[in-house]
Amino acid sequence: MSPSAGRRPTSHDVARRAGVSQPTVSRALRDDPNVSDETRRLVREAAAELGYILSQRGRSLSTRLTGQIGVVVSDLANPFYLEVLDTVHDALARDELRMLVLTPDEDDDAFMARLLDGSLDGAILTTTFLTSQLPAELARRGFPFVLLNREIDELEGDTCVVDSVAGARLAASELLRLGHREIGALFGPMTTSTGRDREIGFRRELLEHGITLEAARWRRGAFDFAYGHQGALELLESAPTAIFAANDVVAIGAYNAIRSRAIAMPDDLTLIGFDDISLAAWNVFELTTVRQDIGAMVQRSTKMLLERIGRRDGVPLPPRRVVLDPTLVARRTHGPPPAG
Amino acid sequence: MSPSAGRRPTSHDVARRAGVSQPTVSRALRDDPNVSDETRRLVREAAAELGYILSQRGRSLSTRLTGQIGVVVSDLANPFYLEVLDTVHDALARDELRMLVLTPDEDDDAFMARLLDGSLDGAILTTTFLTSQLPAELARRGFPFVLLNREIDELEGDTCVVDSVAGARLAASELLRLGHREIGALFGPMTTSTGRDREIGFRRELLEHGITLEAARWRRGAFDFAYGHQGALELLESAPTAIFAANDVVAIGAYNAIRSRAIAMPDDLTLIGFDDISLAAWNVFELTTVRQDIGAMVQRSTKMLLERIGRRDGVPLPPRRVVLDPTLVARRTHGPPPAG
DNA sequence: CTGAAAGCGCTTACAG
DNA sequence: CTGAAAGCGCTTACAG
Repeated sequence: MSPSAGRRPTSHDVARRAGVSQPTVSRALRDDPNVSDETRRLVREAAAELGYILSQRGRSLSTRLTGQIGVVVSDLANPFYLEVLDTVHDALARDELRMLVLTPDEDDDAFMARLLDGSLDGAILTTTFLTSQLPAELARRGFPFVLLNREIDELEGDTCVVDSVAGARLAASELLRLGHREIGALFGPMTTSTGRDREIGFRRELLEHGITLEAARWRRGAFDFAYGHQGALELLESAPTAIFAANDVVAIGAYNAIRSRAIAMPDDLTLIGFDDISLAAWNVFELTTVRQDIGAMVQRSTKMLLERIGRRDGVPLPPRRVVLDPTLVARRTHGPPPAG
Repeated sequence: MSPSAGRRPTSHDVARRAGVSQPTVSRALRDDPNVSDETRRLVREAAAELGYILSQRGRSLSTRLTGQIGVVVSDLANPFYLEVLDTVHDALARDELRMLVLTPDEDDDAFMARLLDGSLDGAILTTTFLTSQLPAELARRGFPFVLLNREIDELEGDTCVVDSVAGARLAASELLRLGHREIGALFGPMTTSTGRDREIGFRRELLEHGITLEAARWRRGAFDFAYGHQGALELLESAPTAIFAANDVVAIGAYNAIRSRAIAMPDDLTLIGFDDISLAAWNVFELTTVRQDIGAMVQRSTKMLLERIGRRDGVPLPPRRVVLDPTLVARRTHGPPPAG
């Protein structure tokens, strides 16, 4: 009567022990209202005695749902994505969903297969390139997903971003207000919406005040520490009075380079980043930056995703685009340009 | 003949299209040698035409394997674990395994159920407490797991750690060599093997040279930035000439506090951390620290785990314990005590 | 080399 | 309220 040693008990074992049928066990443990209190009690008791744990493998084959959400991140060494993962994990856990972390394959088709192999109910895409065909293909196949912090033009899918153009304008207008005219910029990759839009916003705000960036005073590069470090060293050659970095990781790379040259911030040089990752607030940095509310972005994104998963067999929801407002966080790396 | 619109094709659809049986499709796509080249070609063709993707849900119910490994981390905001996750992810990806990130529940039984519900082939436990009953219980149930960077006394399971006692002695002996006698320490939690063993090693090395820590000069606390910051401020009251921090996150918290007091490192104060996370090497810090080779730890851990998973239905492997050697990374926060 | 049958462990109509 | 039957989509002996 008891399950053979070494084998995990199944609902059949519980059924036998409780003297009911296997489907009744399934119903009782899911608190199906169509089960008498007495039966429910009996089943729960038997399950507890056997140490029964419901098999997600069996369940998911039947329900076509795994309770697993993929989070696609290409840059796992980036502290920004650590904060994203941390926040996403907690948001999913609240709905008893589990987080699977995926890195894109070199081969788009292989990666697509990993997303569509039935182990995921949906996915959160965080590092998508503007030219990626993947989201459109996922949408075509009806796979639930949401783009977080990145967008793709004319995509038929859900997106949640902070307004990068507006955020970069905020930074530029602060520099102008302080009186900076010799301005430098470390822009991000044009292959990403964040890189592109922050550059667009920054340049536009300057242009509306009659300022264009000198060639020696701007660069484009990856969203990483090394680019910020190297880029800043290059920009310093042309002695700008302020530098805007496309994100905080780049800004902190720049910060390190600037410090290594014994240049004082903000007295000799102003530095403004973007994101407001937790490092930015540390006293060694006290980085002035444009804040993206990661918590809000994650909440809105997961909400949209879960709604879409809920409708997956019904009438599909229209694509939605949520745009959140950035704010300027004034810390201690910005100030007026040095006199003279 | 073609699958109805909106439904994903299954191996049955492929079989019908290729004119073979469903099991033959299964064999052909798995490159079973018992399939003729012609049949294999036919099946592959049909699969490609239909855009067939093998369902992991069906597969895993049958094979009792999901290809998913759980990584248990309680402190997802900690940069050390970002590096662990990044490294684990890549190590698993090499074996086509996927990484599920889990945070322990408040309730041990509930968490156990999440590990044992059949969605994982095994787990890597990274933040286990010394008193946790979980690993012993997992071992008892034959669930494959490995402890990474933490140990539990007399555990019947696999473990991979860096020798914390030896590492802390390395730090202490460097301080002594430099001539420090007024020594402070920010130890980690006694509830963890890393916290406990680094404290043991550090104290032991000092003791063997006739030095004990004054009560005002040491603290115990969590492995986080805030403790490092606050703890350092407290230690500074008693003017030590050197501070050892139980890990780099604590050390960097301390660094920030020390800098906020305008105390120069290493001229006025020496600071040594533990771990060698990537932040430690940044020029703003240049933190001298005891290096743990995360890459090696992850390689050895995953190797042991995969071997154990491979044996899961056969003769179980004996528990193994791999201990790696720490090394001192000399950067720019250590030096002799200030004269006078 | 290939197919028919059984089974992995659940859930979900369908009867009663 | 409960059970018998079918099915989710694979893999794996077992025949032939």
